[in-house]
Amino acid sequence: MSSRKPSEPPPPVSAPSLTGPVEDYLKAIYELERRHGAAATSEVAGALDVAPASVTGMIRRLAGQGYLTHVPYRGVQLTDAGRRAALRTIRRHRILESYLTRVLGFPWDSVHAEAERLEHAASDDLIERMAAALGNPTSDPHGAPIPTAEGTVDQRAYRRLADLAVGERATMVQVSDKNPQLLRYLAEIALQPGAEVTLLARAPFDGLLTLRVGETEPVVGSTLAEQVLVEDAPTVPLAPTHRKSRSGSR
Amino acid sequence: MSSRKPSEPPPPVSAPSLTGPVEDYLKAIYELERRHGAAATSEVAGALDVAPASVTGMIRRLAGQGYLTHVPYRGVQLTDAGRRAALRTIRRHRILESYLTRVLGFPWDSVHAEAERLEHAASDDLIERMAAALGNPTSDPHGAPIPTAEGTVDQRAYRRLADLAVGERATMVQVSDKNPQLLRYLAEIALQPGAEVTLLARAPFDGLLTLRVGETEPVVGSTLAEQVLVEDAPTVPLAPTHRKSRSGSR
DNA sequence: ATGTTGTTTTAGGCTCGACTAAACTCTGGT
DNA sequence: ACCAGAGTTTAGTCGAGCCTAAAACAACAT
Repeated sequence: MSSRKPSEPPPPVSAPSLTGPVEDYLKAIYELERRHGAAATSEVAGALDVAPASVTGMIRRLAGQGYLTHVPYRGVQLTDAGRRAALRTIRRHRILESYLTRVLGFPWDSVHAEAERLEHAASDDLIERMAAALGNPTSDPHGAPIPTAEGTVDQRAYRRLADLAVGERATMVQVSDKNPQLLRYLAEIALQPGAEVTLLARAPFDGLLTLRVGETEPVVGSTLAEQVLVEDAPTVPLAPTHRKSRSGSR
Repeated sequence: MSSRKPSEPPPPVSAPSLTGPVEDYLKAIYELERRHGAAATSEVAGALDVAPASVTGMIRRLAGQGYLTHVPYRGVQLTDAGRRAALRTIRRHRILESYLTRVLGFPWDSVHAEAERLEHAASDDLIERMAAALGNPTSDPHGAPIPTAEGTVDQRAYRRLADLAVGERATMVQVSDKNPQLLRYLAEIALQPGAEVTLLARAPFDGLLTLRVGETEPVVGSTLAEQVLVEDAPTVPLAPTHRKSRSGSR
């Protein structure tokens, strides 16, 4: 299908569809860049489960195609084109995750892997139809913001559950979609986006936290508490929330 | 994600997931085999829009992996394993087409291309959830039978619209999903699976056929009429219709 | 029986995306 | 100010899938 005769070299600029691996690189670099300013070769390698040398090679190609700039030994940064491509893939991924959970009933811990494959195969048309069927959601089942088709994202930074003060109450907003075990456990203790959570106590050692989530009082470890992001609970407890619809539904 | 360290050679037998191209080859060979007994190299090449030499190479690999048998210069035949794999891919394709049209509102002429890409990326779980959401359909939007998950298919052979006798009435059952223009035109004249069609007249030259479909009487060419498959209309007719000429069948 | 024609296979190459091993560069600690 | 270790890049390979050009073969007509 996508066979190009070798007579025509790399399509000059009008390369609308990237390969799966390229989309994965751009996505990973985007996320790393957001965290610590720039993405190191080994970080990308770690994120994609690939040898560092492979990353160097791919980076050279992507730099040549104008998706990023690379200062040898110094790391990599996306260009506008690169960022746009990354956000497009992230949008696809998150809309797919939303659709799979909300329409097709997938458990929230298994959609990441599925979306990871589909995001490279789905057409824009399909993605937008899914988004429309969902009422154009602004966040995915794990609370991650969905970039718009125009490439803008909600960039708010949230506090970690681990950083709450004892006695403080907050609303769970987000957690990484990458760890199925963690997600299954969170579902078990009902700690999902939109849930109210109060930090009841902090054990003196090992960072164990006692929470209150609904009726239960689960005890969780620090790795979990560092992964879960929260925002201040609405000051007026049960008043109509004028927050953007955080999809706590299901 | 699916990176295998080279230390482990080709996974011996437990290769559950084939590559996209391999699935395409098996699917194409299956369809060709169904038509004329065996698939010739050049036929496969034509179906996949690939050079014949490429087919020879791929065929050698697939024969080595036990998906087909190849008698040089004589063509190729699927083994049971090959047929199973082909039917699995065809099932995915047709369920995807069904879901895309019936749930997401895609026009029936555009689902083929979309399904062609998604069929290689969707998990069995996703496919079966879609099938369930559709009530486990037995045919796709173009009337093609959907293989079961166990690998059985409805193998009925139908007559072509082109072969109806003048005056004969039939039910449209199936048309290839591969030609968007044809499909758009068929939708325009309401000639879709389930539609009742009567052959009113056959022009002496060029094979032009005058049909009755619902209220309209479209005139269609022979290429169209050869692509559309029909079955005998239910014997209980509606009302006394003006069926004058009882022309001899052929 | 032989030659012509069309199909198929072989031979040799190419790109993409990955690998290992070895060389290089940066940086932090003494 | 230097040097060891961590991180990065280069060099050389590999497999999957594709290509073109040329050789091999089948089959049919003469």
